[in-house]
Amino acid sequence: MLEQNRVPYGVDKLRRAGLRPTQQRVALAELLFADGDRHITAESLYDEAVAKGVKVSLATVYNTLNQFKDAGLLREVVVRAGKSYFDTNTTTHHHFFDEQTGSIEDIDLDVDEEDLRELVKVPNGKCITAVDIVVRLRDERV
Amino acid sequence: MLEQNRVPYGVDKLRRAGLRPTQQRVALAELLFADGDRHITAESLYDEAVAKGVKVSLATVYNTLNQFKDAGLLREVVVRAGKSYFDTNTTTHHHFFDEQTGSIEDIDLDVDEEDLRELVKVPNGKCITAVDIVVRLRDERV
DNA sequence: GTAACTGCAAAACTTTTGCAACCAG
DNA sequence: CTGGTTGCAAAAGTTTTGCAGTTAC
Repeated sequence: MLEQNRVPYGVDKLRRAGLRPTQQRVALAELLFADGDRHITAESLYDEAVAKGVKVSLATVYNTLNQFKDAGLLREVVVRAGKSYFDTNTTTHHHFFDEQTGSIEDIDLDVDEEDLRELVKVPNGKCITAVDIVVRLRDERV
Repeated sequence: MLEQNRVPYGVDKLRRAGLRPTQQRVALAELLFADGDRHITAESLYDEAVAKGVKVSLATVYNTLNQFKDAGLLREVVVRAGKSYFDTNTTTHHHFFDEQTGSIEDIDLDVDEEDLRELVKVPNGKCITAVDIVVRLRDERV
């Protein structure tokens, strides 16, 4: 009975996504999805995993993040050339990006996605996969 | 008289931007600004320069693009992790990004920038440097 | 048992940097 | 001349890949 409570929360989530719940994937899923929305990079998640004693390699973190993204568990946020960010919130929303600290925050923005899509004249034969809004920030000069 | 017409268009532009009009900068400026708005990467501009017989190294193309950006002659467009795009149109506007071909197009989008800025609750002590909208495209499935 | 997955190291790619040679003013 | 600029190669940073060994089922 006690043992059952040890089954990590992430296992079901992985199975549902069609991913075999291996040690590394379960551990990373726990880190990612345990509490609320998170914005991470491969490097930051790897550091976190190592700090918590999870045995995983950086290459596996990269691979796992891409697998999670392909499975729809994560969303990639493109805010900076040369670095990949991932967001555990896969619903439609937008981001602040602090250019000085490199940190990402969700925007509490009430833009009607449908309105925006209708304003745009999509090229023939193409369809929209996503509309991303990034509001770039820096310190207010005093 | 005839000789005067040979002075490349880019020289003045560079001087005004505080950049010494060297051979490579002038040649790259000609490629970039000669005809209308362009979206390029370091690699694509380097290939183009080499194809036209311009003597320049890839490192110099990278350095030059960053100098032009810092001088306000170019704007960086972040649409894909791991690759830097630049836009010769430095006015406020937004972009289509074709995820399959990697090509960028300007959007004919009539979003009131001020409206958007007012909708967003900017964190304390921060100010907005830019609002970027990227509409991601792929082929319509038939 | 076996196919899927991981770890490691190496490779691939993009971008930056150090420094001797070069060139614009 | 002289300092800013360039070219080259090397380094740095991020991400992917190949393959032998391991693991989930």
